[in-house]
Formats: sequence, structure tokens, C-alpha cells
Amino acid sequence: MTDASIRVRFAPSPTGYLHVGGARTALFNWLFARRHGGVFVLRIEDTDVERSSEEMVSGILDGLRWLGIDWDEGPEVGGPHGPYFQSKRLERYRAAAERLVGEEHAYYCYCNPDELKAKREAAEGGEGWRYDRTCLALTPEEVAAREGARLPRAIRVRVPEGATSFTDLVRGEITIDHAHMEDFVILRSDGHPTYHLSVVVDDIDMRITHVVRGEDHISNTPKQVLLYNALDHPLPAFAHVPLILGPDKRRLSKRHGATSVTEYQRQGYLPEAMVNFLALLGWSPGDDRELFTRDELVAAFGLEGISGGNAVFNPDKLEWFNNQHIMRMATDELAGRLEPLVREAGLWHDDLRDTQRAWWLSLVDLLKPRLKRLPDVVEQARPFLSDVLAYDEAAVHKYLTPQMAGPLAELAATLAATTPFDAATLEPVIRGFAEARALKAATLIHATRVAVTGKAASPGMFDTLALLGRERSVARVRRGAAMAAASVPRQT
RNA sequence: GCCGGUAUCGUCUAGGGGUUAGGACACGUGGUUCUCAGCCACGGAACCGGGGUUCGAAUCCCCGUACCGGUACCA
Repeated sequence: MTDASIRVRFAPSPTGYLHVGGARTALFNWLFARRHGGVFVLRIEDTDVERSSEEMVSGILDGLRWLGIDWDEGPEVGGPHGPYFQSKRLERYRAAAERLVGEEHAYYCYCNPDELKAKREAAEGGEGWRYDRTCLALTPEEVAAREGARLPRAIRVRVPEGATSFTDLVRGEITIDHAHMEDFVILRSDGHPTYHLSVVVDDIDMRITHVVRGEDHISNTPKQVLLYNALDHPLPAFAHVPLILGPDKRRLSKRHGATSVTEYQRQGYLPEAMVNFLALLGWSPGDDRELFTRDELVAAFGLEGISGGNAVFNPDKLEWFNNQHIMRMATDELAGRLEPLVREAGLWHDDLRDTQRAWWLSLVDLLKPRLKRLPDVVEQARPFLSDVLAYDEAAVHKYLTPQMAGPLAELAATLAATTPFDAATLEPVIRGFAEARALKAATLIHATRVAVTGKAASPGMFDTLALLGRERSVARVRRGAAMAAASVPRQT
């Protein structure tokens, strides 16, 4: 088949928000489609009416959009093989199920679900029990009686003797003996299809060529293969990707902390970083590259690179990716993403958009390598954006000592006279100033830092002063001098 | 229980019949330096166990073990 004919899909069930596992599956499908110039379909599997909801659908769409995973067919964009909500395709499933009954690949089952459940539980340990085919053995009279009594009926597949094999692109050939497969329900008595039916009917209708999904579906695949065969339709290619686990190697769940993409968005992760990180969870380009742009991922992606084992979600590495992507992002773009956060913190003023724009960009540049997450900008930019300094008590005590009062006061005067007020000019001036007073430059700089930022850590002092400007620098150093003079020497 | 899958540093992984088993995160130590971050260098750290095949197994095969998944009128 040609590349352009490749069609893949992501088919989430809207019973929760988009979690990282689903996002990773969506990403693999999307990367595969984009790599081959194929089509990426988004389909909502909302046949479980009890657990599905509209809000969840929009949450999932938002999550995908945030990650930059766009779909060629699906909700909101439509497409030639819609509708893309399973709840709107019920007739398709019913027709398929009835067809299978007509062709004797399936049969009606009038068994009461509660009774079946009881039988199941009554069986040895409740495990391994298979449907006893009560309804397959029904005589025409018995069937007529049940129909006459208007008993609700489900449709079950008549699983033949034998075994089913299929080739998984990640794991090779997989075979399962039908002895371990019961006559599974494909249409519930309420007329809704079960997953096995709807997924197969839709994948056929939507011309899906490659089914790329989580490993949790691997055991279900033989059932679906049976359905493809019964429906007389060729199989798509299957690729089952490993699952994402928590640090305890258990399947990632809420108790491991944040599991929804929205949560990571909220915490200040870049979608670029999330995508990069997720792509490398269970997939490898085959070489030593780690940092990828979206386009580079598209160019490098292939199903062959998917590994077999499950992968533990490592938040430390995600954070590293985030910092790396922040550093690589164009300053003006980063500034744009930072703005809402700064605004929210009450530190924004509109001059930063026009007259002060260059200054704001310089600040962002300075902070770039220091941001692990976007919100880190608030505390780090605060000394630059506000004149209300929150002095770190320990830092004040350590560096704004009485003996620094004099030097700081003099430094303020020196700064007031330094021109131009830029880092290159300030550095020799300040170092010379310290030397002239037999002070270690470091000592003076530390004191100046606390005076000017209130903290023990900040960007380089000369850059900091330059960015602050002469006026604010002088005022803050003066104030620092006063604080130093007023501080009580450590008693020992 | 039964069925299926997986197994390389703590974690993500590359590799794969003969390699000093490579990279990344994290960690540790240095360096750059005014602090922090970043950056650079260095370091510790792995082929689940047992059999077999082979001149040679971490790699191929079998068994075991562990873990994950499935075993529904959930998806």
C-alpha cells in the first residue's frame, strides 16, 4: 500500500480526561500518520452510556489540541466516514450483528445477565468460567417462547473450534486457542454494541489500515480478528504499544499523582516537552538522540522503534525536557507564554508589551535556563518587576552584615555615577571598587545581590543590575546599606 | 487459576553469538563563576535465575521466576 493510503485512529473512551497513556497512544498514531502522509482519525468510543460524558469529550479534545495533535477526521472537523461518535453509529453495529446472526456466526442469547453472573461466581473460584452456550442449544420452539415472552436478547459470537493467530508489528505472531475464548457478547440486550463489535465495524468503515493501541488490548485482538473474518474483511495491521507505569511499576493511576495532560499543562509544562518526553516512552529512534522538535519526531518515527516492555513514567526526566525546551524556545515566543503567568501574579504592566518590550525580552532571556516550569518565572522575575522586595531572612542575615554597610553606601554612589549602566561597564567598576577596599569581589557581590533582589540566588549580578537600571539599583543598594547598618552582629 | 506479553544501570533506552555493553535522566565529584540555573569534564551504576545449543551466550532455544495485561451485556 502506498503511504498516502495509511489511515490510523485514536479512539478514546470519554470516561475520563486525557491521561498520559492515552496521549502517548494518540501521539504514536499521529506521528505515524504524519510520517507517512496518511490520515489520522479521531473517534469517540462512547458506547458505554453510563460512564461517558460530553465534558470528558471536550476535555480530551482540548488535551490533544494542547499537545498539537490535530486530527484529519473526527469531532468538529467531520470527514467522509463519519459520524465519529460511536453513540451515533448504533444502527451500523446492529446491522452488522444481525448480519452475523443471519450468517450463523452469531446467535441470540436470552440469558439473564444476573443469572450469568451468579453462574460465573458459582464456578470454581469464579475464574475461567465460560458461557455455557445455553442459548446456542435452544430449539426453535424455545426461541419462539422467549421471543413471545419478549425476553431481552443479546447477541453472542459463535466462537468456532480452533485457534486464532495474528501478527503484531511490535511482538510478532500471537496465537490464542479458542478453548480460552467464550462466546462473547457483541450486542447488548439494550441494543448497544460492546467494544469488540464497535471497534471492528468502525475500523472497517473508517478504512483503518493500522491499529496502534495499548497493550491492554492485545488479549482482545483475537476476538476482533474473529469478527473481521466473520465480516469477511481483511485484517488491518496491529501494533500494540507497551503501557505506562507509575514508579512502583503499577499501571499509572491517580494515586501516582498527575496523570492527565491537563494537569501537566496547568503545572507549567510545555507541550513540546511533553510530546518529546512521551515519544521516548516506549519508543526509540534507534540512536542516541533525546531532544526532538515535533518535526524531528515526525521524521524519525517508525513502528519498528517501539519497545516491548512497559515503561515507568519518570517526572524528573519530564522536567529536564521541559527546561531544555524552554531554553531552546525563541525568546519572544517564550515571553508570550510567560505573560499570562506574570499577569496572574499581578506583576504585569502593559509597557512590557510596547515601550518596555525589549527590556522584558532581555529579562526572559536571562531567566530562560533557570525555569524548570513556566510558573517559576513568577518568583524569579519578581525582583525585576516589583519594587516590593521579599527579603530572604537568612540571606539578609548572612550577607547584609554591619561591616558591609559602608561599602554598600559607597557602592550606591559609585553606581549612581557609572555610565553607561550596562553589564560590561559595571563589572570592572564593581570589581575595582571591591579591590580598592580590600574586599573580595564575591563578598561585595553577595551583599549587593541581597540588597537588590532580596534573595541569595539570582541571575549574574552585573546583568541583574544592568536590567534593573541605575535608578532602582542605586535605591536598592542604599536600602541594603541601611539594613546592613541596622543589623545586629551575630552573637557567639 | 487460566491465557497472552515483557525482562539490559534506580528510571527511559541503544545494541546484540566474540563490544572496555553505548547514550539520556537522576545521583556524586571537579571545572566555568558572584549565587542559582545552565554548560563542560569525570565517576559509581545493568544484560532476572537455571539448563541447553555453540569453540564462545548478555544475545538463540527451553524451563523457572518476577512483573504487566486479559479473562464482563467496560473500553
